[in-house]
Amino acid sequence: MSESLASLDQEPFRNGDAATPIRRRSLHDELTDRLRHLIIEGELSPGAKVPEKQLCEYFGVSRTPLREALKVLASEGLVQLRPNRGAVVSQITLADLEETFPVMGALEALSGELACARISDREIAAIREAHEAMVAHYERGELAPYFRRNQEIHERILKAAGNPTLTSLHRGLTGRVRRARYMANMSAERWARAVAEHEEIIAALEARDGPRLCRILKDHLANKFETVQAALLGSD
Amino acid sequence: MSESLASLDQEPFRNGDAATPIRRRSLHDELTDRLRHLIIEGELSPGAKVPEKQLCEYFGVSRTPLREALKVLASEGLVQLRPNRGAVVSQITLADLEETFPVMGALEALSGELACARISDREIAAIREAHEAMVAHYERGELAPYFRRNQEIHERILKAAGNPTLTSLHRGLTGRVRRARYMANMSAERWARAVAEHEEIIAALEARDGPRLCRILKDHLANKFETVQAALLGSD
DNA sequence: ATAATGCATTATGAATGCAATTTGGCACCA
DNA sequence: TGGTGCCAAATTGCATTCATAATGCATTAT
Repeated sequence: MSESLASLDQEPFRNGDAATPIRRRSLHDELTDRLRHLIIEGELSPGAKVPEKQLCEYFGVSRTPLREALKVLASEGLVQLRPNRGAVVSQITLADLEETFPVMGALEALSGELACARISDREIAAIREAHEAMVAHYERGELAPYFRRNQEIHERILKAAGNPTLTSLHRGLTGRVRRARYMANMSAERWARAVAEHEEIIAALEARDGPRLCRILKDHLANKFETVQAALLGSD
Repeated sequence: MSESLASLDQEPFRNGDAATPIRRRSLHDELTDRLRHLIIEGELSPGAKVPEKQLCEYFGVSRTPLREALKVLASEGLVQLRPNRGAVVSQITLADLEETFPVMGALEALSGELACARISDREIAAIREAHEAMVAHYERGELAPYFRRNQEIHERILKAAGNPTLTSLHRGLTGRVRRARYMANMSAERWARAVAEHEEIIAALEARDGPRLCRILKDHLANKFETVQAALLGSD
């Protein structure tokens, strides 16, 4: 058996790129993603009806794949299906947030713990970099970029945890909650506190202190909820 | 205005039963449940193809609602959809379990913590009762009833936590792993340990010691995973 | 004028039809 | 013997169609 044939047994192509499976997506899959974005990004406002016909025209598809996508989104909790009366974008109530945040807290706490055990120095450095960029945005009072960096840090920790199930559940909850863009009116005091907590997060991560990061993240999410609550009640 | 008409203003019917709203379920919803059960209970074995046509005949429905149900089950992770090649019941690997159990542990830990803060004496008593029944089954070596009671206890704690989001995520994970009916060959030693841990769970619950119950449940799940792993590796 | 009723319109749920893709089998060839 | 190409059958993805329920509007009765 020749050298080249031997290599074929293991790996059909030398060129890694060409070996990438051709990604063919079905319509319903694509539609699910598009619709999810429309909802999460608020293009379809909460409580609004989701008229099948209009969406079909908008996307240029028939109702079948669209309806399949709606079923999936309903199972994710992004829309509600009312039998014979169509779908509505589900509204998020304070009560919903109140039950979602502890769960996200538990998931993030776990992500921190797992991440500490597996994360590379390189990835820690990347997170610190994002952290410092975030702090810079904080100092300049740039909310949107701050928010993005914040998000990035949590996502990187989640990724470092190396647990797709965990990531997927977290992503689902984030999607449900993100539509409430509450952070907009975060008080100076709460903002400062959030940044301070992030300092601690980085410190625990660099020390690879799983239990500590676990605790910090859980508290961090609890505080986040209080911030949101205060903002929604308009009393902060 | 006569007596009967006056009552109509408030409540159209005297007969409470007849006034019950008619529950109408759509086909896809019903199908989703049925299929989910078929999969979780192992009637459709992992790795098996799910031929649309046969299932349609079996359920006596057309392909449209069935396909909608499959999309939902795919988003729950119970089946995998391969474009143009149909659905297969997803197989659970040891690696899957390895990543699922910590997440379930985090969720159960949270459920314990929340439950301690909200649970009624009455519900604690019910759980203790289930616990004692479970211990009785353990002493008689009755595995299946033991397993059921075990399940019941965890479900009751989850319910006592009063967090539907948490319950729903947990249920999803349970569904994915339940198919591996590994407990069958649990060693005497591990079984004893599990029972001992349950004693601690009840104690913490009765003391309403949230943090402690949190810790116990997390460890309990970690041990459960080790048991499963040992069973799957056939080395225990 | 108001409220209730019946009808027409519209939207939704499910079934069917059709094109595209995959699968399995068979012949053919190296 | 093993690999390749081709064709038929089966399966899948999506569009279309049909049936049923909901909605809006005009009409009617009070």
